[in-house]
Amino acid sequence: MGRVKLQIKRIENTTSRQVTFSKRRNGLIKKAYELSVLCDVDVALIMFSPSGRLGHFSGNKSIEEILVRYVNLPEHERGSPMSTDSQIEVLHA
Amino acid sequence: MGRVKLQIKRIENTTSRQVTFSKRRNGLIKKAYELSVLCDVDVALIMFSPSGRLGHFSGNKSIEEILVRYVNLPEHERGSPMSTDSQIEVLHA
DNA sequence: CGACCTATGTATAATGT
DNA sequence: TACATTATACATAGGTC
Repeated sequence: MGRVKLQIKRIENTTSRQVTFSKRRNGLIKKAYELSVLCDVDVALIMFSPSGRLGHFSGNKSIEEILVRYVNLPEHERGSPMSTDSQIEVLHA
Repeated sequence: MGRVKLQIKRIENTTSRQVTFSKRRNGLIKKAYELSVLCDVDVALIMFSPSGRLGHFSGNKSIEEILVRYVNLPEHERGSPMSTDSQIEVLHA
């Protein structure tokens, strides 16, 4: 968006990179919030920047709660949409 | 966006909610990816849906690595942008 | 269910204050 | 250095296949 099309690669200018980080971090958090409300989803978002900034978001539940839930998933269930009834059972357990 | 402006509240129609989830999940992951590349940031994103879907994203590092880093932060350092030098020192330690 | 289409609302890059 | 503005690229609601 913006005045010019932006290539998706590391922004070399430090000031520009931090300004862009601030803006996009806010946008990403807003989107995460909207998704969590619209679709009744638990979302956890964590960002670490090498330039010394941290940002995170989560909906109703605490980030910790969501992280624990994720970590407790068997490995093969991480990372792809669930579809079978049995998988859904497990997810809801 | 879209043809109609959407209020930010839970979408009651199940089908619509799942369709919106699919679309916005993809959009959110794309944004997270762009942020991680443009700003050289580690991002972890986890989504749990009550309707039985799971989605996640992380950049170079594994989600687990980022989660561990987050969990190991002292409580008072979680949750807001870092600004003072001393805080940045701690974050980089 | 996901992929594509298109009108329209949003996010945001560059710029101004 | 942060905040406001503006032009423009992007995301997406609703619909079709």
